[in-house]
Order: sequence, then C-alpha cells, then structure tokens
Amino acid sequence: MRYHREDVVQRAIVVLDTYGLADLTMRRLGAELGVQPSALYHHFANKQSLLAAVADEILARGRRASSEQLPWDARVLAVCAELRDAMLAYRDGAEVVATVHAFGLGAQAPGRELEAALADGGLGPDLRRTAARTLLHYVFGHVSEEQTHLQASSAGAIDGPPASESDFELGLAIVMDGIRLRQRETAR
Amino acid sequence: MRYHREDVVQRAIVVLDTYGLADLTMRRLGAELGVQPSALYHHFANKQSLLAAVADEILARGRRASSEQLPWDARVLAVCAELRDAMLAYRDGAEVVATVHAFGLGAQAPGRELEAALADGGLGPDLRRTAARTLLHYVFGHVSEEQTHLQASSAGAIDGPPASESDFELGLAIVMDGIRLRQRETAR
DNA sequence: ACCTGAACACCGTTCAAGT
DNA sequence: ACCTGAACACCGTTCAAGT
Repeated sequence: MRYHREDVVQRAIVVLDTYGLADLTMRRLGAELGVQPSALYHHFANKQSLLAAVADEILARGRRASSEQLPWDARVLAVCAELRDAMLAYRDGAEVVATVHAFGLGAQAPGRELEAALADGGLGPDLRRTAARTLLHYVFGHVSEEQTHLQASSAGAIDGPPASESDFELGLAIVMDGIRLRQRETAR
Repeated sequence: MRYHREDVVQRAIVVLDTYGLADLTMRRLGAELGVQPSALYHHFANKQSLLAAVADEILARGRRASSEQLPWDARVLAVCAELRDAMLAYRDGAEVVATVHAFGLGAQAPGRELEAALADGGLGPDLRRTAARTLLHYVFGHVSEEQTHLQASSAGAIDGPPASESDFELGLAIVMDGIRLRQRETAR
C-alpha cells in the first residue's frame, strides 16, 4: 500500500480517537497502516509536524458557517464555542490542539478569527492581541480539564464535580465582560 | 549514598532547572544521584508522583508573606503574581506545575487560596469555583507561553513579540474586571 | 515518490535479591 | 529502609538500500 500525507493524517485521527494520544506513536501508526515506522518520515519531518497536521485537521472538521454577520461580541462567543466543539469531538482533542498551538506549529486559525472579531469591535492592536490570547488560554484550559474529566468518568474514578458546558459559559462570560468594559472605554 | 524522599526532590529540581523537563528522566535523575533508576521507585510510586512533589516544592519555595490583610481583589492579584513568579523561577516550571495541576495530583494550593480570597469578596460557591478556575487557566496558559518564549529567545530563534509581564497584567485585569462586575451584582 | 530493514540511543517500570 | 542488576516492553529518529 502507498499512502499520501493526507491518508496518514486521517488514520492518525482514527488512532487518536480510538486509543488516545499516549498510544498515537509513530510505531503504532505505522503498524495501523501496515507500514514501517520509518516510512512515516517520508511524509512528515517528525512527530510534532504530524501532530500539527492532526490538530489543523481536527479544527478544519469542526468549522461551521461563518459568523461574520454577527455583532463582534457574539462572534467571539461563536468562535470559542466552535473551538470547544471541535476539540471535544475527538479523544484528547483539546490536549493535541492546545499543545500544537503552544509550540506555534499550527492551530493558529482560532486566534486569528478571534483577533478579527475583536478588531471589528474597535479594540486596538495591543488590546486585541491580549484579549485573544486570554480567551484562548481560557478555552484551552477549560476544555482540556473538561475532556480529562469526561474521559476519566467514562472509565471509572470520579472525584470532584466535573467542568461542564455551563461552567464553560460562565467563565467565558466573565472574560467577555472584562473585554466589553475595555471596548466601551477604547472604541469610537 | 542513601537518600530520603526530600533529597530526591531537591535534586530533581536541580536537574529540571539545568537540563529542562525533557531531560528530567528517572534514569537521568538516578545517574545524577549515583543510584540505579529502580532505586527511585523506593521513594515514589511512579514518575508522576515525583513530578507532583517537584511542583509542590516549586510552589512552596515561591511562597511570600501572607496577603490576608489586603482587600479581596488585591489579594487575588497577589496570589496570581506569586504563582507566576514561583513558576518562572525554574526552567519549565510553568509546564511542570500546570501539568501536575491538570492531573489533579498536586499544585492545589494556589486554587485554594484564590477561592478563599474570592469568598472574602462575597462570591457564592459556584461563582468562586468558576472564577478561580478561570484565573488559573489564564495564569497557567500565559506563563507557560511566556516561559517558552523566554527560553526560546535565550537559545536563539525569536518569532513574534513575546508574552511579557505587562501583557500578563493586562489579561489578568480583564479577567478581574469581569469578576468584579459579578461581585458587585452578587455580594451583600 | 514511497517504502523496507536494521540500527542507535534512549524511555518507565518491575522484581528478585542484597545490606 | 534503601539499593543493585537484569530484564521487559516499549519510544523517536536515521539511513542505506530497494521499487
């Protein structure tokens, strides 16, 4: 069998969703494709590049109808909800996307969309960069925690009350209020 | 040489600070102590427990004078600043503390202090839990990014404008404004 | 262009045995 | 109580060679 780069990414997502990030190894993925692990290095320079492509594909699959006609703050909320849903759609999705974003190798689209929406609200360059980063840290942090708890409780072992969708919205509303306050001071 | 648990933790922090988290392996730490890697399993059940102890020690070393006499919101800011400084004091400190916290094995003190300060401000249990989590996600996310850029630029390779202390304070002020708004609605 | 086979330099963890 | 020595079951990556 001969594969293209995209075939490898698709299969990597199946392996991720079925066995989890810890078992998404180059050797395991090679075996799954019926190929030597070394063959994967024809398609990707290293494992990090593979993961970057996986993160971008997860985000691309989660894309919804453009929210450009909404008011700027509703648009920000829509981008955050879309990002959350995209990451929750695959096992360990939040960890993969957050890690790739932290390394700066991919997963840049949500940040850019947030900055565009915030620019629409009239926030200046520095403020919108910081606001976008703050939103992203919140979403990545919350959804990673949420997904960890979801997967831990679907296995066994429940501890505290898990982070839920309504928690997500409350925390997000807090951050948005802080941004709106500065928008009213800055804009127009 | 015979060691106690605390000796191993102290040495692990030296290895972390000198070589980074990727090189803080059980084999490497054993070698550094002049001991077989298997000897470490007398002191810790596994590597995760070791890292939890490392994270807690990093936080303990960063503890400053109690801020209990401050107004509740200044106290929240003080806890966040202390947390940031504690993590920045050691190489990869933010990643270690954030990871341990995410796994729920340690690094619980900052969250508890934040909840106490927020309770002081009159926030109800649900709101203060969410507010504390939102603050933690922000601080972990920001400082991890900040530290990655600090370490990357001290090596070589600079890309965008790095996350700085003033960025930290601006993002934190945004979240705090959102929390204060709800405090005024809820308290008294 | 895509893959094999073999090797290099590692990991975390377990366990019987030693002092 | 603390450690050794050896083993088990893995990793990511490189590289000459094959089709």
